[in-house]
Amino acid sequence: MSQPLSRQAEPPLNIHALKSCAQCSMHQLCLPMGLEDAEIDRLDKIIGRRRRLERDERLYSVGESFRNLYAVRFGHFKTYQVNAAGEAQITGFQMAGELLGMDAISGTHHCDAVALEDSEVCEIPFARLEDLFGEVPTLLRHFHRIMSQEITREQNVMLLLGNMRAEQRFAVFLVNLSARYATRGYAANRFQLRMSREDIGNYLGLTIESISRLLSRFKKQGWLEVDKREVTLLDPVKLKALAAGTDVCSPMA
Amino acid sequence: MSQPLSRQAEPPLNIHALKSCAQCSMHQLCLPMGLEDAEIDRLDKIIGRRRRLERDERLYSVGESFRNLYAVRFGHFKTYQVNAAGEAQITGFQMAGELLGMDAISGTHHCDAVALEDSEVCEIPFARLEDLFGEVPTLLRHFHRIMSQEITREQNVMLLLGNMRAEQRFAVFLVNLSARYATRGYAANRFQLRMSREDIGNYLGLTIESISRLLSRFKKQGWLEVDKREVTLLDPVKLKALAAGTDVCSPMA
DNA sequence: CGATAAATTGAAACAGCTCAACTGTAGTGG
DNA sequence: CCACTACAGTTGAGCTGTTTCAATTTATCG
Repeated sequence: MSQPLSRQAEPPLNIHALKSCAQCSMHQLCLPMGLEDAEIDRLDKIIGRRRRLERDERLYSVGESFRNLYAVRFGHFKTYQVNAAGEAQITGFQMAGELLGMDAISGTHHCDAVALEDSEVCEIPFARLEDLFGEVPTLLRHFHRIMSQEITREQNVMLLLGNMRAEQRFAVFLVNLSARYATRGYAANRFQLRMSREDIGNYLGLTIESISRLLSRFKKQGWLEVDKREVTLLDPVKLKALAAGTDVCSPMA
Repeated sequence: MSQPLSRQAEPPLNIHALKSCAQCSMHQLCLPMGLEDAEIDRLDKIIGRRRRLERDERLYSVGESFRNLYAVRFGHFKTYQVNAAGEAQITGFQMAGELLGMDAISGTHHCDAVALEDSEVCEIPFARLEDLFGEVPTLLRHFHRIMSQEITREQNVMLLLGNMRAEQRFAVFLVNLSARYATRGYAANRFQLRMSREDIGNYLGLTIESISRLLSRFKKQGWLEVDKREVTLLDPVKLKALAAGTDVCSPMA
């Protein structure tokens, strides 16, 4: 409700400027995946404005009534829940091609979503998407698959938080980011961490100090390089083994 | 008083004989929620057999291809994920009126579901449900709400596992069970734990010993009574405060 | 350039785990 | 019905991975 309305009127003017899903580099990953050209056009017609957000700007907050889903066009987001005592838990980091807001279909938003850097999303009015479901069954089926995958993703995080040690959690985190960047055509073994150490720690159920120590230790073991927020995975095989738990977890020392 | 006896006494005795959603005591909570009588009938027609499972019997396993959703008619289930190293993480406990299998819509099952006691489910062939979605928009809308709520539920577990202490986790667990039984018309403050201490510990990211100690300590504080698996909440207000985190968490001592 | 925030590192504390012994409970067969 | 076994749960003692607290160092930004 209380969103700054000043900036959003101007149309995007730079290289990111695209008008349709068909032209978007993410359409193989995003909602239009697997649709015929004609169907993509129909989807295109219902998509609202492309909304720009700057770093730390909020896309939606807890309690806001649900109206739109959002597809990340570029940039990164974090979503987090806040409990009664005011403590937050980051529930996910979202990047280009990923969908935000599925937890809100029940009526109101149950978490906050914040841009980690200057980002852009496609606003997808859910009521119109529902109309389209009736006409484009492929779209509905794919939407269900996406929601189902989100449930599975969260179950994997529960597995991580419920019974992995710090070292394994962090390895899972790195390997997961690596795979997602690879899917998007970026280098698998060299990427920028878009989130702070604090955000990583919060997401993994660890303190910022633990993340810092983990990073130092992994570096000392020769498994990776770190320069500020740029990470280079030097031994991805080892990291994958750690993540899978097939390799033993050594103490924090 | 043996456990099987007290279990049979709780649900209405004729429940096993029901043939339709309209007659099912769970239809206010389950998939048919909010449907017109005529629409419930249509849903009824696509529902497959009612499948009985005995204790420890598996409803589905990881890797099985997806065909049906399942609605719990009576009894209880647990779902769990297994990682590469063979360790399990219980991702939820399901009771009457709740839906199982939504994580599998993406194609194959990503977790195992096992009956905690003799139970019965309604088999819902998803392909036929999809057909019905096109004809009964209310059903589709409600299905989306259910999936969305599942996502939110899991985010709440992430919050629990990510930044709550043992005492608070356990309080959340008890208060949550209490609320769900209350919704189903059972006593809010007196119920059977259908799962072992080990299952509780696994779900909450704690050891069985911790659960045992927590139970003893809560008992000593006068917050609850325990007799084997029967729990009586003596101070639900205090427990809710602990769960919400508005009350301080005392050490395990 | 200085101020402020983010990240690193060390030392000490502690929550929950591991290991181990024990108790109760349910199930089985004589 | 009891003896025996197996398993679930409880309790204690010591250990340890991670947090907490504190002090620096390093980046970021006006």
